Amino acid sequence: MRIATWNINGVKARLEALKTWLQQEQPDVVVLQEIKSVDEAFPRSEIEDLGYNIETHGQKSWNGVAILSKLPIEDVQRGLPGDNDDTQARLIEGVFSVEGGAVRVCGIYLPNGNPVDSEKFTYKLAWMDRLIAYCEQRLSLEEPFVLLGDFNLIPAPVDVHDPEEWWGDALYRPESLERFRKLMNLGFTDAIRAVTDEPSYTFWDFQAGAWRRNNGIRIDHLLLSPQAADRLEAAAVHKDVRGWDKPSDHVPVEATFAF
DNA sequence: ATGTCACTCGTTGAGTGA
Repeated sequence: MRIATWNINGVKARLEALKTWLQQEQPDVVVLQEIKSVDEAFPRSEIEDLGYNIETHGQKSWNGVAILSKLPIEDVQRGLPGDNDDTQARLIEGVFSVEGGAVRVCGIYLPNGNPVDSEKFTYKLAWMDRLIAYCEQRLSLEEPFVLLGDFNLIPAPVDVHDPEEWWGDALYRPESLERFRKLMNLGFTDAIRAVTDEPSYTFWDFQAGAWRRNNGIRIDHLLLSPQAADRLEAAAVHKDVRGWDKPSDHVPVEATFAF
């Protein structure tokens, strides 16, 4: 089974690239972030025509997440529990029946958090605290579980072209990293880091010639429960997609499993 | 040194968020 994440940065603006990539790669499950669409406006039929089931959790203008899958999507969960006042659409989860059991797939769009002297940063940290609590429960199920998406978090110096320039940003500073480490220490395996030590950027800003200069960062991740990590066969960043026409500023990241 | 995009409101650009 091939499971992928892609921050699409506007599903309607990127529909051609999305369709091309789905047809070319034929992933089994894809989670999207920043669909920037309400559920009613999601281009369902064009993606269904490619053989995918769709579940969305959208909102107007910003954020919004979705699951595309060739398999039926069961047990859909929308939104991160723990704060009834949080109206931002940033989490969608589904369960897929596979040979010998099931795999649970949770797609997230973790808050950016900039600027750090604003309530956006406190929201990011609180969201990460809630995510840790959520994952503690999920991991206690001791089943294949994949937490993937745009984490808006740079895990290590190798994951950023210029660590000194980025240090202090909401994506790369102590309060954010402390929570990411706490999340990882629940027992997750970083799929890309399980297969390579090389820089593996997943995002290049639209500005300042970032793509041309390869000024990237690695912020899109697939984190695997022990039961998922045991079945990991491969993982890859689809870097070439950043060079397509009308690209997103993020590229797809995928992992292949023996289930 | 500089450099971009999508979306909304509501209209021919400005404001916002990333």
